[in-house]
Amino acid sequence: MKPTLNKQLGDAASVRDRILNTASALFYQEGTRAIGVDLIVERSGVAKTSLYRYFRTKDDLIEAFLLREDEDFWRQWDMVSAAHAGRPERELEAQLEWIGNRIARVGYRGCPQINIAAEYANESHPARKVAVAHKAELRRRLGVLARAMDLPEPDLFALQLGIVIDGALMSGRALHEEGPAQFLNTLARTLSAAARSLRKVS
Amino acid sequence: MKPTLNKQLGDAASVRDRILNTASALFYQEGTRAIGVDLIVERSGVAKTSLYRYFRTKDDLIEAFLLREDEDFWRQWDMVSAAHAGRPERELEAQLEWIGNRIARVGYRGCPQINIAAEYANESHPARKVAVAHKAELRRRLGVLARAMDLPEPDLFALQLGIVIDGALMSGRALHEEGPAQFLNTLARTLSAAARSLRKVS
DNA sequence: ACCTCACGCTACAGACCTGTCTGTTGTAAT
DNA sequence: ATTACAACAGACAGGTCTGTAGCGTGAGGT
Repeated sequence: MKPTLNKQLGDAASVRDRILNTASALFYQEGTRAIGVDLIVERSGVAKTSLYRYFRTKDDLIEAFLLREDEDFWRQWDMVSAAHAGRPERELEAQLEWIGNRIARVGYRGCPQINIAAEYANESHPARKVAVAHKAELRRRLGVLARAMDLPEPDLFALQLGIVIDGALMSGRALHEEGPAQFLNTLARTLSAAARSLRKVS
Repeated sequence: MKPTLNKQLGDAASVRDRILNTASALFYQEGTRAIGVDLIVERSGVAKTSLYRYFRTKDDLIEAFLLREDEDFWRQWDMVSAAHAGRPERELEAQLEWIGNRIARVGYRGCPQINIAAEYANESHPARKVAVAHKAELRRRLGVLARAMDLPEPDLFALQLGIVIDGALMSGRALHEEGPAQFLNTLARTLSAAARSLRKVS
């Protein structure tokens, strides 16, 4: 009973996962408006009815894609955070390092949150809400780090660094051919040094 | 003969301009994939045949939109540049000031070059080429300024500041609700100060 | 007075889109 | 064996998209 139940759930999950995995790859590479549900169905080898069983609409599927990207991002962040507990300066460097590496990966096509948000102007679109929440969470976590580093004006620092990260995420390999990955850390160090010198003055 | 010819050309230009103006506003506000040619035709009060007389395809119209945005941007830049000839530090501040003000404008919805480029993953899409060229030109001009300021590693500075500007352009009012307009100058000063201190060390 | 031509209007072709519906198959539980 | 259900298969509805074709009109140029 247990194994069969697991099998059932496993099958169901694997169908859902197959759809979400296929859709995620296609959405990320080509954009959501460029990919029709028929292609997702064909590529993932499922029936259309299955897609609409697990995702009420295409927008729901897009939202699920961004939500999973969001979770993956923070899972990675949390891992790095745990590895440098109590040493915020080192943690910030490590966070920027893996973000930079991610930008340098082959097939990198920009931050999915930013890209998809650019596709939907309407504020009320669920995908856009996910993206906005994601960036707010980034600012929040940068603020936590800044406070741990005892920087003056931590929120300002978080906003600034957040913008720099966004610029790097978006420009990487896409618009500026030379990836900005290696400069993220330099930039962050410059910013925090400037913040510290500000404190010395005040 | 001359006046009538001008009139003819004037009329023709006004029809073309009406199409391009209407399309530009709609494309910028909603994105190009969200706007159909029928809506552009309706809103600009022209015939569909006229649209396809002046623009071979919809992609051509999108390209024309981005090209005009590009020209407007550099026209503004050149004006500011001329107003501060021979004083690159002042010029950089002034350039960042109007860019920041542009971000803070009501109805600002991000950099059109970036937004449209995000809609088209294909490198060969004409609109994407315009966007890439636009960002390369930004880097080039920042490099010219950096050289005039006698900064060490001017190309690195240009790349860094370019990324920062991109981040600010994209994040402004869109993803980070508090506009980064007022921080652009601070960031630029921090970066150039850091570059100068680098030179002192070396 | 005639001609040219830009322009508007409308219908249409053909493709694609999302989402629904019907019916079948395989498999597990009872 | 029967019941239940997830999944597959595929047709289809109803709409939107880009781009084309046919026809009328009206204002300049000659």
